[in-house]
Amino acid sequence: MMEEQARIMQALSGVTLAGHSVQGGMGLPPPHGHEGTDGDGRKQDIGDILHQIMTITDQSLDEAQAKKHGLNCHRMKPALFSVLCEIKEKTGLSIRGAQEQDPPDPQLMRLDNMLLAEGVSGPEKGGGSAAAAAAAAAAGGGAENSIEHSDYRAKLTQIRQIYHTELEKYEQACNEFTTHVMNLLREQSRTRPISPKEIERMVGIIHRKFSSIQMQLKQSTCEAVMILRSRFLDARRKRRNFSKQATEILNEYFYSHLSNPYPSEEAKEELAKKCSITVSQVSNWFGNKRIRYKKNIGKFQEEANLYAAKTAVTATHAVAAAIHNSQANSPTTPNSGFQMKDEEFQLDSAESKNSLLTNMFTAGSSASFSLPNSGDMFMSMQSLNGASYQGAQVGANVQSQGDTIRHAISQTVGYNDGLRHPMYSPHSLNGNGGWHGAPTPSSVTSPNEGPGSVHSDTSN
DNA sequence: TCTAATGATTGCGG
DNA sequence: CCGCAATCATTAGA
Repeated sequence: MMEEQARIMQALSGVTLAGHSVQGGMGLPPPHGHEGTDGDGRKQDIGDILHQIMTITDQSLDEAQAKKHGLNCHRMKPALFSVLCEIKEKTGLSIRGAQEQDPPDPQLMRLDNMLLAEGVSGPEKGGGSAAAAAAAAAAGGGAENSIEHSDYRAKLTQIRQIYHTELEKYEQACNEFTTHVMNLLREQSRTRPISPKEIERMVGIIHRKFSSIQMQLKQSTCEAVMILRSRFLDARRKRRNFSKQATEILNEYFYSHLSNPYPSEEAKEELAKKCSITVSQVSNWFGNKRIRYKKNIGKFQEEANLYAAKTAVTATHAVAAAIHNSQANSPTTPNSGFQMKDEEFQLDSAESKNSLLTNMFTAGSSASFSLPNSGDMFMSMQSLNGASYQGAQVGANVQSQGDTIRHAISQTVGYNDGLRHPMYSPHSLNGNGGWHGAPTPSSVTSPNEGPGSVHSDTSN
């Protein structure tokens, strides 16, 4: 911003010079005097006067005042004035009318629009939020107030302040200078003919000069904002892992909606709120999760078990009775997660349920649910099938049978066989490597969810 | 320091 | 605009 200052001074000094040294500059006709003057004495007189006029500003103020007064009272003054008028008449034609109303400069308009959009030149205080909102929108929207975000806002405010103070300075300088020049011209109009139109034109020139300076200011402000913006966007790339709690919540949702892990907009919002992340971060997370899960289901088995168990725990605690009812009430219920849970829990006696669950919860290394080799099994099956799971996919089924573990391996090709463990097997993945378009709403209120679901996405 | 995990971005297709 | 797939870039754990 110091450069601006320098630029201004430069420009100012240029104009100032022109203003002070009347000859030549500012589009005023140079007083090349001796035309139509015959008498030698007169010629001499006029020459003197001209000389005095031209050197008037070289002298001190008092002197100049005195001289001016002298000139004004000079006997030849009216004659000189008329001569000047005549000259002006002849040369003044070259002064085109000040019609050149500045046509809206597209460049300037662009800058203005940009500054307005960035909230720099908008309404004073509230303006910042416009840019903040824009930035937030770029970052995914929502009321996310990350550190970077507030930092961004602070910097933007700083830029805005500088911009406004500079702009104000320029305007003030412009006004001051305009009045100064106008006074000068008015003063001089006593000794030489100056039409109001000329003054107007003068003012126009000055204003144009200043507006070009302003444009430079706007340009550099825009640059600053752009740099800030890009830095801000870059900073977003510097990721930070989500909190453990957040990943937990997301995983819970994912595995309990494994049949259709596509949270609705509302669900995303809810999850975002719960995890204190943005909606687009939720979307990112689910995008990454889906693809990574699909790519290597085996790798996620443990996690799936864990979260399945978790969901089961909460569900069980909430509606222990309902579980039994559900089985009784719906004998035709197909391979729903809940039924599976029922089976699981029923296999274990009521009293051992708790210990089983806690074991599942803590490490998954309990005898009855450890699935010690399920992952491996899965892996090997996967490798048998090739790296890609496309086309044919393998689901590992591990079910308790009495107090032993029964391992059932099912190969699912685009459909469910009902034998897999519904909690964590990819029963909804189709042969194309995508989730079947399960009826979206049902997934939200899927049987997995259960009446006692931890997820409130159904309630909202 | 190497590697796996992971959040973010990009390019493409619908 | 959304999701997928590939990829980038950083983080965290060994």
